[in-house]
Amino acid sequence: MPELPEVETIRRHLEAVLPGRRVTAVELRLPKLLRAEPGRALSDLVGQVVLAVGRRAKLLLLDFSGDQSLVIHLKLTGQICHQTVSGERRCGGHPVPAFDAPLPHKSTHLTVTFDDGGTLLLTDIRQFGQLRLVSSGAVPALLADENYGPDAFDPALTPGMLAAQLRRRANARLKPVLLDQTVIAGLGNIYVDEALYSARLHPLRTPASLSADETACLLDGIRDALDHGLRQGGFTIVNGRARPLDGYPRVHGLAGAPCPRCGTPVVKTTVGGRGTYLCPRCQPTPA
DNA sequence: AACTACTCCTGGAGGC
DNA sequence: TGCCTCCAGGAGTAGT
Repeated sequence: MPELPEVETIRRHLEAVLPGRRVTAVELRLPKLLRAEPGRALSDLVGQVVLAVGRRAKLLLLDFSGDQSLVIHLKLTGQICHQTVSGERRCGGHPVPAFDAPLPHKSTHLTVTFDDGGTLLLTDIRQFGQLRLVSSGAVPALLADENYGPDAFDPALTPGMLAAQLRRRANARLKPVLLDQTVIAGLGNIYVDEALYSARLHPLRTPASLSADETACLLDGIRDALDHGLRQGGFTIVNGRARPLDGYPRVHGLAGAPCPRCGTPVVKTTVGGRGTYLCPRCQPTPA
């Protein structure tokens, strides 16, 4: 499930290879994924040059010459691969199909070809992903409409800022609040579970109940989870089951496994309709 | 304000 | 082996 680290990982790959490249062909095989501004078509990208590869929250932002921007949301199962003419491939996002599987896959919905023979492929098994084609000048307004909170990866985010954001939903349950992109942008189900575990906070705690120290621990936990995710190029979770690498993730997708801190079996429960993993000893249920 | 349920969709896993 | 059901979840929306 692509969250901030998965999107940031692929953004860094693309930033290294795409700027300066000219589009020679675009093929969209699943038209419903695209929402284009009136009068715009993906074919408008042909002949344009990639100017920049950005990210806001879980959105990947591709800026092209000719006042064109492609905004991509990978949702649950989106995957982006860049393949060079010699077949070298870098992938990010959902790990199904496998990153080394033959491409295009039957669920590869978008292929963009560049003047060096490289291709950018968007594959999405569940077809929830979204592509938006807008004028570059419209991107700030598009992002403003989303009303995103501070980026979870922003080093300038302080415990005080996080506390202020959390207070906007002071009496709601902590986990759904952290999943709310207008509170803090970029977290999804996996990283919220990991951050709460790290901070020893039960997902049913409320923001109002958090001490300043607990909020600071939560921010540390968010950063710790994101850092490990980035270092691994994203956590590999397939059908809710984790494949831990170097001990991460520590609880998400690991029901029954021993808590890395105390050995108590990790418990799976549901919070706000989301599968939720926690250590019942390290993260005591609120009264 | 907060919460639940439903929607989009496919494929992997488990039961029998 | 194979059919069936359940489940995964980002995010929007509708209803309580």
